[in-house]
Amino acid sequence: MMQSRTHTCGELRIGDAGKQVTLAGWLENFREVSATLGFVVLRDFYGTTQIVAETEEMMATFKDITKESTIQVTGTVRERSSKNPKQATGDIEVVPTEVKVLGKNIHASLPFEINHSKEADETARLQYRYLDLRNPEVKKNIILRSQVIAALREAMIAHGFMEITTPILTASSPEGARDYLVPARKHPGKFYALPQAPQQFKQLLMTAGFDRYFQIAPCFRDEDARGDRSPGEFYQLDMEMAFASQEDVFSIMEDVLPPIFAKYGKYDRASGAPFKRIPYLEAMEKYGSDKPDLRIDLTVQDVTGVLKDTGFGPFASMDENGEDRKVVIKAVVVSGFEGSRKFIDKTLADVEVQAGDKPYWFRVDENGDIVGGISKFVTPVKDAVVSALSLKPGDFVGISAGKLRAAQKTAGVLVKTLGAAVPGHMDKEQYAFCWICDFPMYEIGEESGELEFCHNPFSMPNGGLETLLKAERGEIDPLSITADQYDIVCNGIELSSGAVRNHDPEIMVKAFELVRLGEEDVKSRFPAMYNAFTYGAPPHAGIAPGVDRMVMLLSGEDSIREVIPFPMNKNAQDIMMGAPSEVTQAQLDELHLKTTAVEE
RNA sequence: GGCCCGGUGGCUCAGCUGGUUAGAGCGCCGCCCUGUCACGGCGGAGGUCGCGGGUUCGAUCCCCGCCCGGGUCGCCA
Repeated sequence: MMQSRTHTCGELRIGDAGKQVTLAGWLENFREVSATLGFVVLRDFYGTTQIVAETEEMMATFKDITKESTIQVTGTVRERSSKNPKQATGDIEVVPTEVKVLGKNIHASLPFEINHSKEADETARLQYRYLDLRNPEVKKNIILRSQVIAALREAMIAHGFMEITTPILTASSPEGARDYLVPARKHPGKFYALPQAPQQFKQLLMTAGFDRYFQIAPCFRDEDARGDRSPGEFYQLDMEMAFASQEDVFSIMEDVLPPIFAKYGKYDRASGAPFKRIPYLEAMEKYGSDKPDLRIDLTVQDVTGVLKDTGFGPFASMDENGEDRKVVIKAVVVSGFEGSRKFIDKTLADVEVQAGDKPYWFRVDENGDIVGGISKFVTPVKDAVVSALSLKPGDFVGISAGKLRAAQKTAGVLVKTLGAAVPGHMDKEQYAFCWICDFPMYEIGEESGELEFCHNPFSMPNGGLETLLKAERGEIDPLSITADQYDIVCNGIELSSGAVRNHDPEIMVKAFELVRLGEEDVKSRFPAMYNAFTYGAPPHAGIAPGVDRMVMLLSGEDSIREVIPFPMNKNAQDIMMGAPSEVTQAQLDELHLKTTAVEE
């Protein structure tokens, strides 16, 4: 039997002219020019090749084949009389002697046109994902994903890390996101859970003496989707290292990520080591965000002192009852501003939608006068404002006011929105990384009004046991305790949190006691880890950057579904496979599950 | 769960202040075309305008409810 192909559709060149070849692929298009001349575009994974039909018989053969059927073509390579420089194989064509249909497309019209599938309705794309992925534009993101994952593996292994897989069926974790549960057939009434992250397993691997672990790890969380968050499942480059500090983790990531971003990304520039380190509180104060976009040169300044009580209602420091409103006022100065009034209104409306709070503004005109927006209230304190913000003619000032957190958030949205919209304030064509570090260990819960863990209880408090004891004795404010915890941020997108872990059971218990929990809570919530740490654990630290997010940044796509081979829709359904689906009564019985008809 | 936007031939979309027979491009079918490559030309088929109710002489259009999709907030240790 003849082999199915001698070459791919992407490789024949002028030097191959005269060769007998066999190609196989999808019939992408058939251009009929006359009764005895037509051109077939044959497409496979590697590219496209033109097949020319020059006889009535060959015309009839191709006319009978539905587009998108798979065919095998045997023939001779020939130099084209009119070449196509836009096509890699554009110098040649294949004159067929034999054409065979391998897999017939029986559908006269497709749900969408393959080469324009990105414009089609997303439900149709996901339902016919195997057709959507035939589009080279769609396929290229999945190829990129594969290459990036391969490069990450290679780099991690080169740095002495070992990939170890961890269980998919495990125990439900009491904290964090909603779990996906799997009924246990052999244990009526009990459930496995899919891991939200391999967090506890990787810490147990450290305790077991594996020095440097990593894994391209699937993670499962039953939370709602976003444009940049896939529902249900996603992948992390999960890593952990023993006898390691925060600096050790930083230097590995600073070594591994920039070359991969520069090589595979749409921009060829990426931050070099060391990345800028910004303490959490400084980030909130200076950028109004714990995920600043360092490609933007704008920053936030505090103007509470000069602008409060200027008569503008939202800036008032006291309410009508004389109570302190705890208002702070933040300013973002944009130099060289030439935008129109319409541009200002539209941009600030965007800010209001995103921040949920109204921003204010004024400008400094060419004479140095304060004009526009809230200028009426600012002009009386002009000298103080000009001096506080070093204002010059041509400056635009965006203002936010409110309680600290809200004012910072609005100012942060002003920075990102104005930075992107006003020319000259964003050096866009690069990957700008930074570390956000020194996160607070505790915060006052918005609902409870009491002290709670700020992020997660696994992080080592800065200063260890001694610091916690001081807080317990009331010598320091527990809110001032920071954790050895960090986020890695790229272009304003949080790729991951990480931390130096708390490997000391005594410190762990003390950390829990400060939030009115204790040893029993630690033991019941994290039994394996607590026990393991009582047998001698190494200090360890790690991080887990999201793979899907990284590929999204590299590809420049706005939707995470574009970088996932078979994504679910926003409602966590796989339309193509029909998941989730009903199951048989026999399956339910075997799992000891009662059906509960959902009453709508 | 809240808010915003959308749902019109297979696909993408237009459709005015509510008014005859709901249009265009792509795709599909037929005919023509000897070098196309987003081939071109001529002709044709194809629509419960998401579903239900209301207002009206008359609803794709206005109102109410619901369904579906996307975005966003909540949520995501």
